[in-house]
Amino acid sequence: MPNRKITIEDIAQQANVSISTVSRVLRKSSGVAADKREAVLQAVSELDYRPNVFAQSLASGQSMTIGVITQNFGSPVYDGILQGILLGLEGTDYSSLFADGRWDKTIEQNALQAFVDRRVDGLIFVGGQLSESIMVEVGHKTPLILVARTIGSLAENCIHFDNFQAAYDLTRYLLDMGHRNIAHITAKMHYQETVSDVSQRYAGYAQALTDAGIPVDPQLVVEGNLMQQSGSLAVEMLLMAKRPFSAIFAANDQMAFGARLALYRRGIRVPDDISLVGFDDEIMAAFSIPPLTTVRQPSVEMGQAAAAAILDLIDGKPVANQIFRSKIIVRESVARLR
Amino acid sequence: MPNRKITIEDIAQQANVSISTVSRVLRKSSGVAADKREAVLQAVSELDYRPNVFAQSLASGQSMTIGVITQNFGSPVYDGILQGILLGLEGTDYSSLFADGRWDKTIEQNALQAFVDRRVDGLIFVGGQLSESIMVEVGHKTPLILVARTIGSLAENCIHFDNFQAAYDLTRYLLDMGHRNIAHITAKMHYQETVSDVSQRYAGYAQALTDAGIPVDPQLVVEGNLMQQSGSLAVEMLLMAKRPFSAIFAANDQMAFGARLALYRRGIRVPDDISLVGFDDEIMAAFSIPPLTTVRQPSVEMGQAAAAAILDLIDGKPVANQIFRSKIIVRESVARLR
DNA sequence: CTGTTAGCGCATTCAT
DNA sequence: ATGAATGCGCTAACAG
Repeated sequence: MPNRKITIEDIAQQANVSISTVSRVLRKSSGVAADKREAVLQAVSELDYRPNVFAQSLASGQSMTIGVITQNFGSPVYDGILQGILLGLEGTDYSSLFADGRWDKTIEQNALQAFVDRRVDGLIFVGGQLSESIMVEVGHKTPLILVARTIGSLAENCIHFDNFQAAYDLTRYLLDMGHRNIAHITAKMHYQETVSDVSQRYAGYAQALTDAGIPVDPQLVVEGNLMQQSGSLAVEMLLMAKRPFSAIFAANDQMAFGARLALYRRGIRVPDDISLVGFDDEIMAAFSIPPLTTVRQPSVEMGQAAAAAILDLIDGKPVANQIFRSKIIVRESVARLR
Repeated sequence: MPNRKITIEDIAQQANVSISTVSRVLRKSSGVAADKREAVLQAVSELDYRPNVFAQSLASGQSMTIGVITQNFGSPVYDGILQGILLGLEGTDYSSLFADGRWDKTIEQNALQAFVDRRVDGLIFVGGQLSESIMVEVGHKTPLILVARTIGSLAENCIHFDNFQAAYDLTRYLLDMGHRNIAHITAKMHYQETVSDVSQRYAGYAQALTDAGIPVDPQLVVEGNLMQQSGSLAVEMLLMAKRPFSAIFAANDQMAFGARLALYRRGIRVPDDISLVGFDDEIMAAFSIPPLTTVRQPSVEMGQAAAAAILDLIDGKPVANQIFRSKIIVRESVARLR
């Protein structure tokens, strides 16, 4: 354990050099004579010296921390992204500050403020609903990466998943399996300035149907709120509408699980009576009864990409918008219609 | 947005006082004349002043951050705890630094080192496997709270869930429902110096059986690794052992889900043929087919308690070991044996 | 290449 | 109660 009191000065003495030399070898900045460098390193390890981060930050203006603002801590997809960020930052000199905006604009704003006050060197937003203008302003002062959120004027700083394509493919798969009447459980999004993931999924669904010459039946599209519970309700609504359908495409796995439960309660078999697909490939998708056909968001990879990108940004390197794709994961919740 | 350059000096001028006075009102330390205090506050808001955290920390020695080291980012129970910590810290002046030890001793050690270097004012471990001696040493220099981990010599600093009692109750419930041959899926723990949650669950299970006059049948106790997959394997092993059993108690929900899938594959009905209970009450437990009987770990509450405790500790107040209890959540995965 | 010096922005004695 | 003076530990010009 570092002895609380060892400063750069102590090791300067120990190594018979000046403190600037010490600082130099530690910061790996300009060149230092090999022997002196050795002496310094030696002293550092002997005294188990640990630089004072605050002093460093105060003097340099760099905090060596990157702030991460998520929403919805506990959501599998988001947590996967966070995990990826942590992974991507491992081994670097950066630490990460976390905050949970909980989809509340005020909380998010406060978290942002706290991070700005802490002079974070970079900022990663995982989702979020701060206005575009605020984000642009922030991005102007601090390296910024947005994951799972797209803002037109910050396109290069966005890392996201191609929801449209995946939803299109998924719907296409259902069509290929012979389904014509495909219900969709979507969700209402309130984030005006953001093109939401869920609405893109709806778009992919609608496009696939259209391309197949099947008009979208508004009666077969119901709204949930992304939680399991709402998936159950959605099924009830669908059933009440008396419109025949042979498959359900839920905009996320959680709602698919909710739908599954409602069907179970009604004694409707999956996939024998109704086929079901979700979105996200949460771990449970593989262990639901029956295992759920879905599509995986490479969340960990996206998190790692975000970490790499923010590091590049801090480094002054340019970054490019990254769009992740994925393939359908076929499991047993879909039956072929004869 | 704070103008990058406003220091305490600027507002001192603006308010016609010295910087020490400004510092005083900001730090709410010693008394300041009401009018001067007003003037300062006025200037602060007019200039939108934001104190430099590094300078504060450097001068005061306090970092106003608390470090959180978790394992297994993404696990519902742990994430719940993290969420609780974030919640409990909200509104305070503390921010939280996160790191994921991933159950790897080296990574955990590094994370700890990074936090110590950053002079965190408090440390919260969520799980972890650093040796007791290290933990004690750390606790000696920094306020420390352990969640979901118990260390004898740091008993007061531990916040945990009464796994034994819950497992006992759960087993008792199965017994009350008429089950006599109850299998248990546990997990092997390698953390020598820690009394693991899972082994306590096993102990509760064993004790309940013993109290009911039923000897524990080693053939009915199999080991998994807490992941879903291993729950499936466990069932296969159980089935192979040819020992009759009417119920399965999995040490966590994830393994219960895995078990459920294996049973499904075998065409064994739940609860008609076999009853099943899990542990943790993950969200999915309520939406599995059929909904799973389990017991909830109040993880968010534990996280909040941890946050409150660490703040008290920093404040110099004593804290007491907190043990959380919980009740069985009865759902449909258990049938009464006639 | 290396030592000296001046801050970084603020908390805190110390006098007043 | 309040102002002036020190220093926290380090980085970054600045001279040699």
